[in-house]
Amino acid sequence: MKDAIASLLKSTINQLQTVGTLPKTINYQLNIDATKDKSHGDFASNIALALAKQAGMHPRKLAEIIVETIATNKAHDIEKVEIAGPGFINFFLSKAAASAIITTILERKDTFGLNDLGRGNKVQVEYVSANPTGPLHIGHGRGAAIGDSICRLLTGTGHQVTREFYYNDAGQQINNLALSTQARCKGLGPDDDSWPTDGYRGAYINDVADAYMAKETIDAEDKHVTGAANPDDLNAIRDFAVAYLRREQDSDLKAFDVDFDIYSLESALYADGKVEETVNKLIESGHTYENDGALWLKTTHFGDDKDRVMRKTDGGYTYFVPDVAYHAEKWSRGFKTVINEQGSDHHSTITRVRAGLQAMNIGIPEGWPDYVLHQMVLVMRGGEEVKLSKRAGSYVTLRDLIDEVGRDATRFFLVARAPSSQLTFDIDLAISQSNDNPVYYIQYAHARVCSVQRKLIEQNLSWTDADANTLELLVEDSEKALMKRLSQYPEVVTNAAHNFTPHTIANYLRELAGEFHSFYNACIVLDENTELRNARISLSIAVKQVLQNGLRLLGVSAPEKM
RNA sequence: GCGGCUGUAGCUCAGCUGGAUAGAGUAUCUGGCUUCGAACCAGGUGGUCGCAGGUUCGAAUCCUGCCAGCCGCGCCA
Repeated sequence: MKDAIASLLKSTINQLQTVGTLPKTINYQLNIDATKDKSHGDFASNIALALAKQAGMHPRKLAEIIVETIATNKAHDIEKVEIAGPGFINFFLSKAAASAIITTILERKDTFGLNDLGRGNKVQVEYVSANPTGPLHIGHGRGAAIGDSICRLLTGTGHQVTREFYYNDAGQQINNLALSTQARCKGLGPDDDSWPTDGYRGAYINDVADAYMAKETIDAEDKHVTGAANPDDLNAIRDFAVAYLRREQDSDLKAFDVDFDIYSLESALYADGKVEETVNKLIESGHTYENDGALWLKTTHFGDDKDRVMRKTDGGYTYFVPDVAYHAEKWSRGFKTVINEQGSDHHSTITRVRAGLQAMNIGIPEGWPDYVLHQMVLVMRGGEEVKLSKRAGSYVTLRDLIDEVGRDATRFFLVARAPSSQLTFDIDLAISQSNDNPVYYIQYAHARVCSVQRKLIEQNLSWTDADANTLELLVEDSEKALMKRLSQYPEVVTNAAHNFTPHTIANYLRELAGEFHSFYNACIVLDENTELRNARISLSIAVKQVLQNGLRLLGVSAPEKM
């Protein structure tokens, strides 16, 4: 509909140029917005305001001319056109045009709102990417909820999405994990003198050690290991601990309904020679130099505030080298779009990774890859902030939240805010007043429609999809508001996918649910008049369908009863 | 000190590719269930959109400066 108005306006402007009312060369961006206030009609354009100066006349005068010209060739979908305020042109849709959206939704069902804008473009999304040194916490949960929803959005807009989880299984942190587990195997605790420096103090390390000593077999998504029960075999302990924690993370992610196509390991980048290859390319490119016994990359050439060490004096590489190798490998796999969803505390790696990729000079565009960074999650419990510390072992795990708050509410809460906003997760509130959680408000609207449908059968009422004429019986304010809202859904999805902002879906669903509840209280769906009943049921089912479609994009269920 | 993000109602947050009278939830106050699910609805109270300039027909939105908070600034990841 918006497109129809746009082309109508465009041809009108062309016509005005031809007759000389408007200059031959003008600059403008055609803007057509859905209105917020129903007295402003359904759509509004600011075109007269934008062109007033170039046309050399007052905005309202220009608007009048435009509206007069439109009147001669407007489509039957538009009932009337008005000028308002400083010079806005407001479009009022005809009844038929407004209610056509219901028919469209009932026809397209679960594909309504989806499109093929991505045209099969290969996109890779990396998210969570937690190192296997402990259970997933609420911050990982936020990344999982956002990352997964972005994947659903991209898939829904025609992209060919690969979901990927990258983890470090080769660095110092893994060494600390192995040493901590070994210490536990030997019966040591964090307070003992010989406890490893920088060891992980959490009680979960004890579980790992017990399982290792009990020769347990671990089957993680990408690891299969049996405990050797030998406290002196550090390599065996390392392999076992990594597999154990990976298995825990897998099960948490599964409970969260989040999955991956590929698990990438840092160790594999070394084993396959990718790291070495990257280093060689960087040296060949001339962007490196030796200093103080280390090899440096001139990242300052690419916008960094200081150069970075690539190879340490002990011969090992710093973490960003395999990171660069990993992303070069993503590029070589043919992903023109790569999105990394990470916590904002890793923000400094962006410059380094991009600098490394530019320095390799292998045709990667500047500003590749994309990043979506989420801010920290502040956890409140008992009215106090819970400090997260992996080493100290104070923790609010994702598993705790799923168990206490529920998957749907947890996912919704974590995905419903803009990633760039800090988020306060009040556990007591989420548990004790869970009925006030917006996700129930949305699910309730869905369940209500289902209930009406059940009632329909109970009362032996016949029902058919309302035809166009019948749908014109929907004339109440609440009904018109709903139809307008429904018609906005495809654009909301497109924008959310384009901007990587799943939270806008959550906002939309809340508004849709709210308008449905208003409608439900204002109008009897199961009216005695068969025609009106059919029209309202059709509207209700269309709402149910869109709620379902939107919730699926967020990974939240749409229950038929609550 | 440098860089990133944030600052909107008592609280939690939308709105930010400029548009008409700045929104929602919660809290608080008043109403609404003999009738399709009251986990709901209708209405009231509540705002210097951090501060100050600038851009323009128009700024919560864009630009500059300042203030405050969070995060990062390692030959850890």
